[in-house]
Amino acid sequence: VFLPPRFDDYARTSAEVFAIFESFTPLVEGLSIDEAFLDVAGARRLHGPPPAIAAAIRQRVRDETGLAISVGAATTKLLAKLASDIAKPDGLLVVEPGGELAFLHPLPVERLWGVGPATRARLDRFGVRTIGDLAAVPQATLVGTLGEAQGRHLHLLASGVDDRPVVPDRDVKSIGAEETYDADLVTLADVERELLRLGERVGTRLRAAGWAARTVTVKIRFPDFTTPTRSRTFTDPTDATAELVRTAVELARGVVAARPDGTLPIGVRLLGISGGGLTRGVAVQEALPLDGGGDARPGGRTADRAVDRVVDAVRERFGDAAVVPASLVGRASPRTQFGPSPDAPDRRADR
DNA sequence: TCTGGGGTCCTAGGACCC
DNA sequence: TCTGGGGTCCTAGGACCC
Repeated sequence: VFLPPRFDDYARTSAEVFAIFESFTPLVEGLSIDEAFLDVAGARRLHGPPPAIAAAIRQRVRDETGLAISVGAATTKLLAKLASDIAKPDGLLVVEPGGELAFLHPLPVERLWGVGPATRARLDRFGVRTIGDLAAVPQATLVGTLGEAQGRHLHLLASGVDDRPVVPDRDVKSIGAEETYDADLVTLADVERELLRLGERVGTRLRAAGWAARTVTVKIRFPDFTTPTRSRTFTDPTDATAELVRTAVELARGVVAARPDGTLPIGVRLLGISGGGLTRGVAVQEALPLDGGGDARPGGRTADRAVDRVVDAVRERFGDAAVVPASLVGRASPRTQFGPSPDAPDRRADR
C-alpha cells in the first residue's frame, strides 16, 4: 500500500514537539525534523536531574502529540545521540558520568557519527571493529587515511572527547530541490522545463525564508548514476526565480549535449537545483542612465523580483496552482507515483 | 535493499593576492 | 622574470546523516 507523504503534518507535529523541548531549556539544537540536542545543564534546578527531565519530556510528548520518542542522556552530544539510537524506538537510556568509555568502547565503529560504509571499509583494513579498537589507533595514522578533519575528529570521539556545544538557531546553509523522474528525460526541452519547475520551488522557498543565494548549483544524474554537478557564484546574491532558472539552464547545457534535433544522446534521470552561500536580503543594482533603463528592463533583476513578488502573493491567497509558468501549464511532474489520493481534499476549496 | 529528497561538511586543485 | 610562503575564494566530487 503506497500512501502519499504528508509533509505539512510532519512539520506541524515537529513544531509541537520542539515547543515542548523549549519549555525545558532554550538551548535546543534541531538536527532534523525529528531530532534535537537539548543542553539541560541550566535546567536542573527547575526540572530536576537529566534522567528526570528526559522522562518528563517523553511523557509530555506522548500526552500532547501521541508520539513515542526516544531520549539519550549523557555528558556529550555523541554519547547522548548513541544512547538515544540504542533506546529506539521508545525508550530512555542514561549514560552516567564516569561510565562513558565503558559504554562507548564495545560499540561497533559504524555507530559513530560520521562513519558510514566507506569509512568503515577503510577502518576494517586496520582491523578496527569497535570504537575501542579505533581509540587505540594513533591519531597520525587516522589522519593519514581519513584526512585531517575526519581523522582528528574520530580519534577524539573514540576517546570519549566531544566538547561540541549545543548551538540553537543554526542558520541553514543551502536550499535546494531535486527530483528523480519515472522515465528519463530525453530532450533538452524536457530538461529546461523541469529546471524551471525546480527553480520555482527553490526561489519560492528562498523568498519565503528571506534568503538570497550567491551560488547556484545544478545536479544531473544519468542512467548509470554518474552525477555531475555544476555551480556558479554571483557577485550579488539573488532570490529571483528567473535568474536561478537561467543560470541552471546555462550550467546544465554544459553537461547535457543535445543533438541538433534537441534530443539527448543520454537520458537524464534526476535534476536538482540548489542555492548556497545564503545571505539575508538581495543586492539590487540601481539603474545608471547609461543604458537607458538599467535593471528594470525585462530580464533585469528588479523586473524579475517584481514578478516574483506578485506571483508569491497570488499563490499565498489562491494556492500554488493559481499561477504557473506557461510551459508548465497542464503538465504534471513526470514523477507522479506519490500523487495525492483521489479523495484528498482540494485545498483550494478551503480558501 | 539497485539506490528518494532534504541537507551538512570536507578535500583537492586552481586562480589569485600580498 | 622567477621563486616562496601564507592566505582566500571558487569549483567539483564525495562521504555522511535523517
